Amino acid sequence: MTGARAGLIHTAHGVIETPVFMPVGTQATVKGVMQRDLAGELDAKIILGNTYHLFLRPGHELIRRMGGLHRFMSWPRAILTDSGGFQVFSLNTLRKISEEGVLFHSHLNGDAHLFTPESTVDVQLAFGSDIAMVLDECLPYPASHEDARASMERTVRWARKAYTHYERRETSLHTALFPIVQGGMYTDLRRDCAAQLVELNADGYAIGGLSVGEPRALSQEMTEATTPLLPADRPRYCMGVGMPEELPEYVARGVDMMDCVLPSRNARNGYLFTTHGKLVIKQAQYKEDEGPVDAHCGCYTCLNFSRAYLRHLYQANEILFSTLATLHNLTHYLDIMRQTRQTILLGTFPALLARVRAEFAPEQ
RNA sequence: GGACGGGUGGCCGAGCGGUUAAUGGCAGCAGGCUGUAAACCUGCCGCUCCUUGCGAGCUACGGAGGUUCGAAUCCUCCCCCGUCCA
Repeated sequence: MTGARAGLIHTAHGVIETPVFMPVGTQATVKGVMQRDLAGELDAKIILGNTYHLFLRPGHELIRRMGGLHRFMSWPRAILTDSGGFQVFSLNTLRKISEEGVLFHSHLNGDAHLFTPESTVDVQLAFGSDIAMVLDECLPYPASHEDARASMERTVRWARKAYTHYERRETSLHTALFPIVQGGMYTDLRRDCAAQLVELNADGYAIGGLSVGEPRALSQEMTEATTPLLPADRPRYCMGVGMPEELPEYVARGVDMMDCVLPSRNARNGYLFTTHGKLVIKQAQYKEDEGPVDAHCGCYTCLNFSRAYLRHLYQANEILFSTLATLHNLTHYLDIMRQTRQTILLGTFPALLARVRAEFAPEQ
């Protein structure tokens, strides 16, 4: 028995079959991939956007005037926008946290902008996001229990404020708002947090603050401690994970949605994911390799191009490399999730999980 | 034929008596990347050896000599390259 489940999420921009992997499109684009391929070849049902980045450029009011984010970027399917909570972590030198919110100094020009639980809801409503995220504090690892508790409690207060504000909204009734469970690497804090957030009766819940440098086993342990406390009839979104072989692990722990920059970023950096593990296409050993990246992959890249050609494109710094590599890596991730869903429906998910564990067991 | 300016590690290019196996950049090689400040970042990058160390030896700044305790750096001759003048 595992906690794996297959479900459906209904949005104004389509039905999403879960478990689902969501490609990251921070600045209203999944880097290197055209929307045509995202919907066609890749058949992604939902992608991410980012509040912090899109607020700074081009600005949420501009996006509203352009008819919303979907229309602006010509993406007819669902969009989930992160709140800027991750930038609290990644841009830690450019921000200051207070009870009121987060004061960011733009990485683009240094301008100060205060992000509050309420303002981030408004910005995401202006985007017309299908799923908006509450402003949270993504805590670095390691953190003391005391710090993690204080941070978690503030995240809960922010979530309540965001929710109160969200429920008074007059526009965009199609936007759902997900709170985010924090609590560092402490199961008691995770449980406390989840218990308090559940009171908001949200349409879905996220688990955040993972993949911030902790051991993999810990991220999974935190997830495992949290999911049972979240309502069974609402989607559960584990933010920012993971490696391909970890996806089934999260699904087994009751996670329905995941996103990660690894497939897209690593693709651009010459690191491809295959059914047999990693393939660093930039390595000299592929210079004259006529084979495809992954013989088991049916993506456009694998069907048409050799490792030698891809390595050449990487070496030559050609734009096409990013596109072909990203297309492949995202196909790999999305295929894993489609296959995972299929096995859940067929009742063979435990076998798939066992197979993945056997193949990717930590060496020695 | 003459006058200048040059020849530096795979390439470009600093250095212009010792702290220089020689700054930088490129190319090359390897590694990292987890709600994207990322088409990015880090390390290695003359050869050999080993007790892998701010280790030892060797070779190296066009060539051959010379000055000097010490030369990529100064001198002499030679060979190339560029620009200009005949």
